[in-house]
Amino acid sequence: MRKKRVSITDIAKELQVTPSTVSRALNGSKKVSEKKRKEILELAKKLGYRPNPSAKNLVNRETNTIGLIIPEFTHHFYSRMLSGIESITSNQGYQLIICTSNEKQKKEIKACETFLDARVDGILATVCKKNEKFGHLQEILDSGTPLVLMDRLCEEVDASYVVSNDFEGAFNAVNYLIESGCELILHISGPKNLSTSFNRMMGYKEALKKHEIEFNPEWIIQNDEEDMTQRIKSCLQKYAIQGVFAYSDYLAYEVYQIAKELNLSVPDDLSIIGFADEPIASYLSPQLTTVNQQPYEMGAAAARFLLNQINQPGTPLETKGLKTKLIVRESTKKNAPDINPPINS
Amino acid sequence: MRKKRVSITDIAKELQVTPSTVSRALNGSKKVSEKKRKEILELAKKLGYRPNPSAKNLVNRETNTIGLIIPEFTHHFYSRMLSGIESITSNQGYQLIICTSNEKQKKEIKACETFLDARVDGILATVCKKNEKFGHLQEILDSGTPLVLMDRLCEEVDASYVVSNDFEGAFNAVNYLIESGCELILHISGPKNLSTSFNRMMGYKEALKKHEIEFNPEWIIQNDEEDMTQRIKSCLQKYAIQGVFAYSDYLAYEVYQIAKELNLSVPDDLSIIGFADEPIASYLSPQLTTVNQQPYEMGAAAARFLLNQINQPGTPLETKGLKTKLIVRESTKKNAPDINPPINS
DNA sequence: CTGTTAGCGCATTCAA
DNA sequence: TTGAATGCGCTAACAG
Repeated sequence: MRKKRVSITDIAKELQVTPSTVSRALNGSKKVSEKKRKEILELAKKLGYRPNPSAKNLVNRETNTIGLIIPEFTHHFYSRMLSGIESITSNQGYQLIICTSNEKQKKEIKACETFLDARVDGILATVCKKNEKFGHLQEILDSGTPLVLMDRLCEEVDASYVVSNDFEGAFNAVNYLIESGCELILHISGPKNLSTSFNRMMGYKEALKKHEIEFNPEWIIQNDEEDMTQRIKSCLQKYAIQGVFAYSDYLAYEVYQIAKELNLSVPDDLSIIGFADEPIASYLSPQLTTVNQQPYEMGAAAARFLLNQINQPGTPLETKGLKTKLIVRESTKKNAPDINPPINS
Repeated sequence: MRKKRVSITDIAKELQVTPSTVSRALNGSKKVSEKKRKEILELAKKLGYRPNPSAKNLVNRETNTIGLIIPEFTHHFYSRMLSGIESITSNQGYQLIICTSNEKQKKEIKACETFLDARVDGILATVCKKNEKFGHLQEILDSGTPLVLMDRLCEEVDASYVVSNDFEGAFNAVNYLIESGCELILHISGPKNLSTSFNRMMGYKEALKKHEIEFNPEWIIQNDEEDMTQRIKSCLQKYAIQGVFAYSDYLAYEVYQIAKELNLSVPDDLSIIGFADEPIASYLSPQLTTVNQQPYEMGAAAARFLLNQINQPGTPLETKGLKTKLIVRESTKKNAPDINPPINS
């Protein structure tokens, strides 16, 4: 029982003019007499006329919609990214269609198809962890649909990118640990094959290098190894580890628990730094020192990139690395002077 | 430079038939010879034919899209709700268009207009805190667009609802406090005019009543009063408050901090219960006892209601109250026997 | 300035 | 079973 909406022809009939004239008046074309324009606009308003986007899309070949793929909603990081995106797109009159991949490539591929079928004007995505094939992303590119990827790099795909400067963030974090007196530092690294994992690990290594601390492969424990917890425990006991730099705040929390078990006090016996500055970081006891990534800005910047590409076809691809910021709280000892030094490279 | 997509006529030409036939074949109509159907389907696949939704919408008057309005992305509660919604809608081939209100009625109104303009097939919404006018929601109803509201009730709007059983949740929480030995219990209540605030407060009162504890108006402090923190402090000091039931986990955390300041140990000196079971609840020290609301199920149920209304116009409105569950953690003393008793009414 | 004509891609009615 | 014709609501090219 949907109510019939008034169309351009309805108002044309009532005013004894042609639909064309009405269309022109409504679209602000100059080629309409002031008098008629006024009449038309008034009647349109009175009748509650609203253009039918499907009809428009059909002739204009644009849908004013943007497709967004994210791994999941429930990480605060993605929520903030989403907010950033929405703040830009809603402002520009674009609809946001959202699909989640749940880190499953199958769902990601399906989402891409859905978006292509829907003729979205552009696509924003954070690819999922286990991406081994990139045909679906290549298809987007081939179709001529603008694509901007966020957070995770993807060498194989020639798109625009907005990511965090993971290397810098990790470097500064580990550097801070060292300068505050830690020497032996454990790194809990992230999922394999993820650019973010790789770059944060590299930042860790580079910081060690800067301070001429010999790197020991045993000090890196992967989060997706089965017995991660056990390995961390062993490592903490075997070496006199003084600091831990974790890939995420959640992993940092695991270290909190291990420390508790081992009767290590944080930060006196063990300094811990996380990554992402999720809300939990400031609710933990002691509050977690972590690396802020500006997810809101990430989303906003990506949306801007995308809208540029949509509105000005041919705009060259862009890549943006967002600055990170070390947020010093209570899980680290406090004797480092400068917390966000530039990387000397 | 968008690549042209193949249309129904493209494949008609190539096969020397009319678009009608192709349309029929593609839509599984019986009135096509098996041979032609096979030919058509094969060529369609080969050419990568994908129907144009705008064209379909134009003739069918449905868009296969659902509009969703939520206050914000960044509360875990809404993220989970979103996941629940998405799990249902994506399964049924519906697109989800999302707008956030940021708790501003102005944005909510705009979102409704946007959705109506977009001819969405249905709308899901959690209304914002300060809703004084309901014309925009009434307009949705008047247009014949199915509407399901979530989490917050809205007497003025005659739609379907899926909400938590806030009363029951609050009642059980406070009842638990009492049965574990607390007698003087403070309630930090939520934003004015919100059904959830009202019902949780009523649950609080009812539990006191059940145990014949005299109710003192000073024991209810509103979260949107300016000097909330100060008032809580005064109250804790003036009376020998033994338990606090807070409208949300975040408010409960504020009480943690106040308790710390006042040198009150949780739960020995003061038991605290929150509401919502946000992730922070389990990361706090001590871990927070709280009321779980099943936001995922809330979203899923609302989506199901909506799809029912869309697919079977005339379906009567439904209202569902989701069970809550008291999650006992470390912020409450442990001597209550039955944590989720039925309300005796 | 305004009307006429045509077409976007598809589904559907009516004939054949 | 298939084709021809029509229209969904709108824009745009072309005449006048």
